[in-house]
Amino acid sequence: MFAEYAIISVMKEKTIKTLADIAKMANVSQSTVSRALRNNPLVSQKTRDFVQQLAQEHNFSVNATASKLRTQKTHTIAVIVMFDQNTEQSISDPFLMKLLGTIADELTKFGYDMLLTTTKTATGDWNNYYFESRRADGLIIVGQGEHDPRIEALASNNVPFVVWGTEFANKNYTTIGSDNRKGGYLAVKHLIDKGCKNIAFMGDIEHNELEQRWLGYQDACAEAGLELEPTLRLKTDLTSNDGYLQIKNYLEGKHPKIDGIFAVSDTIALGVMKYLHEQKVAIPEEIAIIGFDDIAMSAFSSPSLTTVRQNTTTAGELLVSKVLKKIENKPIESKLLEVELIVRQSSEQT
Amino acid sequence: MFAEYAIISVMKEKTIKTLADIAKMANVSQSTVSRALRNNPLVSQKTRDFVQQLAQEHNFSVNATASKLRTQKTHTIAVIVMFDQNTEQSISDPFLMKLLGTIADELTKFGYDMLLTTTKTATGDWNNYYFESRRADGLIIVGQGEHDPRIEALASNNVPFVVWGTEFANKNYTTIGSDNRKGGYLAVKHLIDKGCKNIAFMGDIEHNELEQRWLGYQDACAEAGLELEPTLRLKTDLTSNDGYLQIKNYLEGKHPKIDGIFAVSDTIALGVMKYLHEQKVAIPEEIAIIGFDDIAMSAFSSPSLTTVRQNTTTAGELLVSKVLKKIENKPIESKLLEVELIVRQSSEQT
DNA sequence: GGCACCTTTGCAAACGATTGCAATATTTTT
DNA sequence: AAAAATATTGCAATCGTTTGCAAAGGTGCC
Repeated sequence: MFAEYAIISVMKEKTIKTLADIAKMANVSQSTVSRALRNNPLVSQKTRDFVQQLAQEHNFSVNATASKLRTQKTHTIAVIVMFDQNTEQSISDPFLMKLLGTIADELTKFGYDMLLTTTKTATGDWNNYYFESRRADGLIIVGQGEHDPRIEALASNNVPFVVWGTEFANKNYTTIGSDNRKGGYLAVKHLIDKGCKNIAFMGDIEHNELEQRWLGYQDACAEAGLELEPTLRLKTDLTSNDGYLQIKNYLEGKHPKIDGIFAVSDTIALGVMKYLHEQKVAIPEEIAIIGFDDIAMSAFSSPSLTTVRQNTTTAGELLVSKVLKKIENKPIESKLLEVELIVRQSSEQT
Repeated sequence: MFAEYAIISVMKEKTIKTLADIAKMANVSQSTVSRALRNNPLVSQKTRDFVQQLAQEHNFSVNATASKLRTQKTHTIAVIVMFDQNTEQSISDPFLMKLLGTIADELTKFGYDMLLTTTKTATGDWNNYYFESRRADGLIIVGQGEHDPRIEALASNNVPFVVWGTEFANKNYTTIGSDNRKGGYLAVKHLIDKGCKNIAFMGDIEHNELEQRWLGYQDACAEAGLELEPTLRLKTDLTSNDGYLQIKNYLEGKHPKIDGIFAVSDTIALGVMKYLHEQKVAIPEEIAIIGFDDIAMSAFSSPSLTTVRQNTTTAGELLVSKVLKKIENKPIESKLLEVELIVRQSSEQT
């Protein structure tokens, strides 16, 4: 008997699920409830308080789906994380994750939800899946990627979106990204200042951002009057593992001597250091090394890793604020973010 | 003139946005279009093909919001990542990120979208925000957390959800988690086997999962007849930074000597190793060290880090499959996952 | 040809909120 | 005290799908 009562009471509670239910209880119209819950000044303070309290008591939440349908706004941003299909670089790439975290925080700050997808699994047609189908009001695309036709498709479909990456000459969309060329320049100039003469570049210049860092490398070399030695560029995926392998291959083979390494990411650099350790190569005395990103780990390696810091906080803030502006149809511009050289032990003898 | 035509044509294209539009073009009813696009066998193959092609040509996607409203299913799972408010442990915690990646992949495999939130910014009322308001069909909660009242609230509200973490005695919800106690046991037993007699435990046993690892520590000690020395437990946050600081404090102060360290996470362990390096303490000769998680970096530290691997892949798969089952109202059970000892240099003299 | 029986299609009612406009209550002004 | 102005409320249409049910179109059988 008691059990039955309990069930009935639960069921009753479960039926209170729509504005209309609350309206009936409050003896006002549905519209009034709707307005009251949104704090619309059209309804008197008294009714507002009353309705809000009633809703709270009954644990009522407005159905977001219905609201979205009616208002034609989802208050959701789809964040697409692109990864290279071939490498093992996974969603755990520390730099991207940090960025993702900032974006998440920033979006919630503006009352937006975040729909997350990784490219590996995403459908090919972002425009249709996310925008046309009204799953999201806008898109943020991150990931150190190569030129992706899907992005072009978005641009031509008039979807509000911003990209984390490099600015292109003939871009027709908005890009937020670090000043990679300057970063590369700073890194290599630093090594040169420390006396390095033969500096390896480790990274894959097929990626647009990394190509910029390569250009920065060249800038610094040119400035110092160092000649460009093509064999010093080692194509390397963005993983510690590949960093380890590539430097191993290089040093084991018959190649020009090197006294410095610019790795395009800290993860690569840490892999490289692993190998150098194994081979008892002194860092930085024999080979100095510098990374890129300033991931959390870099301060805790031994020796700690000199690197070029990307400003993830500003990055996240800008990505979000720009895409929201774009949604409001305001004009937005691409932006290059400053980078900062962080000198640690891997390039500086103590 | 030409420009005007162009604009008009664009506008025209933009008006094709609903089933009704397609229906008109195809000269069939809305219902037929709806069925055709979902490949419903009720409509003839011919019409299906025709309508589908028409839709594709016009770049039409069904409005997901309307569909959700009508079907009362969102095909979305909210993933809530909890972080300790006090520590700096951020969304970039490598282990959680790895887990998140698996969850993301797994969800898309089942055609579900993933709504991501971090606790720091999330509203307090998960039930209302995500479930009652129909933003998601179910929830997955991850994060090495302390006992959280919000989880209890979910359970009593009959929301479909699963938690990554520890199973409790009086749990009334489903939990997927590693066998932390066994992991702790394996770790410490390993150190003991290697000859360690005074093993520090670094972690915060306020966290349920970590408490289990602490119990495992005790199991191993008891088995080996080692007496439990309370001062050997160093309360440490899940960051490299705190690992560094805590071991520094300990070793600088007047404390019992130690010859082994069990850190509850690899990030802590890496911070610890940093300090030991600085102090020229030989690893593992003077102090052996073992971590937990097996994050990517652990294989690339010097020395490489012995650790207890958590199976993120299975974890992600289970979390997803269980929550989906729960949504279908099928009964689900908690599950403890096997862990694996990964022996590397930090505990094994070469 | 008439009848029963499948296939295919279309009608129209939901799903649950929001909102322009009209209607009613309340206050202010004269 | 009536008129005008303002503050509150409610009506009803709408957002774009999905789906039970009824209707129409086809086929085969006697």
